[in-house]
Amino acid sequence: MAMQSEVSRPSRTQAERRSRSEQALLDAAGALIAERGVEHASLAKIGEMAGVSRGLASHHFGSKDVLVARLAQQSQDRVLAETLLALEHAHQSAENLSALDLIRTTLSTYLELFEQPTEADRALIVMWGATFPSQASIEGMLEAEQRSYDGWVELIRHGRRDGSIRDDLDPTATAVVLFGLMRGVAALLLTDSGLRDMSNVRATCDAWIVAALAPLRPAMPE
Amino acid sequence: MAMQSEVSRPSRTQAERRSRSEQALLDAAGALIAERGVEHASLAKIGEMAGVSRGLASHHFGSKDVLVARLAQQSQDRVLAETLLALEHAHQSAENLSALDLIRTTLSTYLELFEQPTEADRALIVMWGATFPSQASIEGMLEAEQRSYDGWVELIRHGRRDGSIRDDLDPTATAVVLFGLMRGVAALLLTDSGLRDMSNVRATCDAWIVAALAPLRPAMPE
Amino acid sequence: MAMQSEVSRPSRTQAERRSRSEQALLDAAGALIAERGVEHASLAKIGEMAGVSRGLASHHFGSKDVLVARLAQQSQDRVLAETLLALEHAHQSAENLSALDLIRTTLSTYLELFEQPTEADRALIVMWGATFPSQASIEGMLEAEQRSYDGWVELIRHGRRDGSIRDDLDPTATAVVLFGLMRGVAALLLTDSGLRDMSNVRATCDAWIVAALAPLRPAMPE
Amino acid sequence: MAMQSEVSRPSRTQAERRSRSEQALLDAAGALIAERGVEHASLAKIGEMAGVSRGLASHHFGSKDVLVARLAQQSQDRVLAETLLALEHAHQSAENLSALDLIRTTLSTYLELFEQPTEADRALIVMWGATFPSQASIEGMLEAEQRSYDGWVELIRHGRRDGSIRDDLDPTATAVVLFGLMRGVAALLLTDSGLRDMSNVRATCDAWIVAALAPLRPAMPE
DNA sequence: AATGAATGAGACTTCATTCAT
DNA sequence: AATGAATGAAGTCTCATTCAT
Repeated sequence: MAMQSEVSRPSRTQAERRSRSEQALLDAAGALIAERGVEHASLAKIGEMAGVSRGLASHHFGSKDVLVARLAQQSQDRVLAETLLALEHAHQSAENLSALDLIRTTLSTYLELFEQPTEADRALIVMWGATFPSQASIEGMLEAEQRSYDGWVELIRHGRRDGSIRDDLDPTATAVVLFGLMRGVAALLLTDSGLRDMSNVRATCDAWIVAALAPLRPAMPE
Repeated sequence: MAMQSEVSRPSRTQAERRSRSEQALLDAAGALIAERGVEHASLAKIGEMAGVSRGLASHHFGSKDVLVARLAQQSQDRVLAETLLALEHAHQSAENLSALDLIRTTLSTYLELFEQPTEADRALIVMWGATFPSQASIEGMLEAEQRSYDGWVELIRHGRRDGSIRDDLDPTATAVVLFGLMRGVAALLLTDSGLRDMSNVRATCDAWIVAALAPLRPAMPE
Repeated sequence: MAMQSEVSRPSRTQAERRSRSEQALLDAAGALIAERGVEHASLAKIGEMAGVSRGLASHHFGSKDVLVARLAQQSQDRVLAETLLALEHAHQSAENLSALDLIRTTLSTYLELFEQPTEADRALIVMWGATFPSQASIEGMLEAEQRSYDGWVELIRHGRRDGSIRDDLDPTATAVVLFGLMRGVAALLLTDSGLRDMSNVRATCDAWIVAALAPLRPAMPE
Repeated sequence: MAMQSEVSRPSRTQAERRSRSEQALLDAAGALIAERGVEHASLAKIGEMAGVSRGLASHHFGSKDVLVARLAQQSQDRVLAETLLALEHAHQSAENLSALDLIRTTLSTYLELFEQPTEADRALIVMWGATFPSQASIEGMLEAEQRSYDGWVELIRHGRRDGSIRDDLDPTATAVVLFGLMRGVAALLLTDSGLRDMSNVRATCDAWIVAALAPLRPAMPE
């Protein structure tokens, strides 16, 4: 009785218990993967850190691969959501922005995330790095990457229509470069922990994008 | 002369045998790491692929970590050497190039490498990806990255002096962006194997660099 | 009448629900044991196949061993009942048969069962095979085997009295041979699935029994 | 030093060490499988009983399945060899025997084996029992069974030619019955440990075979 | 009566490393 | 210098069982 009413009432329904365990496992997995990498984050440690038993991770997710895939999915969803939220805070609505401004703000927000990355943020890049071997592929990670990439392509096409992006650019190639820049710089921010001028990096990226994407004259008319 | 007689001599020196075994092990390690990642490339498989015994890798290198560190060093040296070689082939001498052209050619050469990457090329990116976790570090990998980065900073400073690069840019931040772009796009080239317009990506990168780094007026006169 | 109203009544008695769940569990257990063996038939899968929850098997039977023991009992009872039923169908009454004919018909019916075995039939042989290790014993399996064996001994003694079986035979040894033949051939019918002449096997068995058990003169008069 | 010269000099060559470990593992596996069954004989226990490390079994054989398959093969080979040896002891040469006498002696020797079975003998029947589930198959066990069965078929055909076996019998069906009788009775000898008249069983089997296979007149002419 | 989340022991397997040869 | 047999720790996964709901 005392225990029940003590700190936080133990979860009532089975569904609640399950989702709590699941989220605790995902959080712990993110933290350990960020710290040690996918391979060195053992299910036993993940369970321990999540405050559950050793075998629960396998029990719920079926396999480590599925757990990692779920984490990858969730991480990408979270970053996307955070980016959109930051976008809304910065401007009243994303509707009013030109495609170029949308790209600039998105990238800027993304990089800002990695200036003081949480463990979950770092885990995302770590899992990206784990997709580099030709065979090893984190199920679902590459698919999410592809969707993200497709979004960039579409955004660039939109920019060409609304006049905020030069029309002599190849949308697909430009998306690859944008995407690579974003991921690569984020990764460097994580590894070069001694780097000082984080804000400068962000500003520099922004200037690059403007220089590369904006129409020559209309972009800086006055 | 000496080499000729060594070739014809049936039994080589022990030092030579040793270095041959070591190189075979390093090559095999690169291939397997590119294929499966650092953790899943086992010393037994590496030895088998190298045509030597199971225990030789430990015997020579002392531990797997040392082997991987040696491979990382060698891979970076090799890529650097190949880039410089390609640079010399392209132009009579690197001396005549402006810093900006040097940067453009270097990046272009680097990306060309990853359009049809060898296993050794891929291994380099895989090992880079393995440095993303906060704890895990491939001994020597980050140091070589730092040296490479320092080279970029110096090159940009040089470009500011010779007038090929705008003088309002922060050299360190610009180097981070350049470096991130290079690594990120290379990684994408590896993972998005279905991507078609490789050459377009390279050209797009080149255009970005010019747009971002070149002085406004002289670079694109009307 | 009672059954009719039970069917139409939406909520059954708890005892009925219980026995239905139990039978569903036993059926599912038989199917899975026939397919994978006793060890690889997990309670979770059994519950799933039975359309009940994961924990119900433990809840009702107390342990997996008890469930398997119950299944063994039920399977042997069922096969015995089916054999007797087939026997009655074949002849108006088992009373009129000589002991030898009873034996012949029983064995024939038994083998006919294994020419197109249901999963439950196979499960019985699988559980028989699981009794071969010296320690491992399916509770109740060996006891039922013993009862069955005792029945054969008695039947042979009866045959000696009614003159249908030669009187120079050792009833216990003969029963072992009969029993071994029956089980062994049934097992072979299950494993050698490619075997063609099933009916020939049954006829051959029948001829063997006659040749081995029937008195020399009366059985085959010239 | 003392240890080296003490009982049996530790194996000199690597190959010798390996084959000793391997045989020790197979022996231990046989003993444990006979005692507990295939599933409950864990590799850890097998290693312990063999006096080697926990992981060696997997290391040498690659998997438990392979170990069991090797054991099955070896066991069948051994039983066959023992049978042939006993056959030679009993008669000067197998050449002089009629096919029927060959069958009789073989079966008799086989059953004699199971009157006081070694653990290895029991293991063979246990592994046979493990092949009853439809999916689980001990790799190589069924193949060896098939070969053995084919041998019986051929032997029966031979008996029809040399006149020692009746010519109205279907060789394949007869082989199935013979084979089933042999396996089934052996299995019963193992499980019905309380059974007394083992020798009687053997004699009864022999009488059955003669009654079932021998020509009616020529077999008992006087 | 029934569910299903959670446990934790135990199984198989992989692997870097050691060491006798 | 080189081999490869052997070790033993660590990892993932399975599963009967327990228990709160």
